[in-house]
Amino acid sequence: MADQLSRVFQALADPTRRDLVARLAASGDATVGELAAPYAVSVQAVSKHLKVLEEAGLVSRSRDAQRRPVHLEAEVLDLMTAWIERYRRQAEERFSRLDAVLEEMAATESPARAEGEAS
Amino acid sequence: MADQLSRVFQALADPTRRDLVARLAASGDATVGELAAPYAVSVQAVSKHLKVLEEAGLVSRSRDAQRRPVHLEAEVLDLMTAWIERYRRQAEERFSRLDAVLEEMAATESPARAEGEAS
DNA sequence: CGAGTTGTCAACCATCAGGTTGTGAACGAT
DNA sequence: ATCGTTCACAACCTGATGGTTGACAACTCG
Repeated sequence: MADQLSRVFQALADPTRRDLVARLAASGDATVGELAAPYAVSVQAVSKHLKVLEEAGLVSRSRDAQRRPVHLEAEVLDLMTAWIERYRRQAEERFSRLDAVLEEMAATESPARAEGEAS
Repeated sequence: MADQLSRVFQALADPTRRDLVARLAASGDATVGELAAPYAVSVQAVSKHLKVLEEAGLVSRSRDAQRRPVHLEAEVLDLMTAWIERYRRQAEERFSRLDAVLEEMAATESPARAEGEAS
């Protein structure tokens, strides 16, 4: 799981981490303690989750005395959107090309056999 | 990892699986053997990957004699896009609200202390 | 029927992920 | 200087993941 894209997808595959992102998006920066409060797990577990998000580039942590305010880096989300949209669009295009082919086949009088089509 | 969204993110966290999706988007339906050919792993491993994609709803498999053609279900990608865009937008909005607050603060003559701001 | 093709299932192994507890570092407050 | 708070790191456990090999199911073709 070396590449950035894999890390981002992996990071968001966990409901707790998605919720962390959601709350940071809604309410802005927060400390680890604040973020951990609503969950039934230890602060350490949340700290681990934040580390995963940080390594994915989704979050950054600065230092303010003994606090470690967590900040959402929303731009990374664009990376995923770009990937997803690219292939969704490609699949769509291929689909409409297929439609065109089918129409063309229907329009042809003699039953033309398409490449690799079952008899 | 019960919910659909988690399964979809999880499924796409693997480069091989992303590549499978990419190839299905580009070239349309394919058999397991065709899909497995380019990779240095066994057919069984690819079959497992396809199962993960299938359980995430990203792919469906029908039956044609001993072939099991694999088909990309691109609509599920919208689920992710919706999630991502929602929070990206939320973060953006919060950011512009913050800008507004900062401007207002700058406009105020007496140095108003914002909630929780360092002295 | 018997042989070949395509793909899945099952068992196994190594590694990773998410959780715990314990310890201690960094810092503000007294 | 000491105490309390906030947090990260290390060690450990358990279950999931990604890979392997071996067997076999489903089907086609001779």
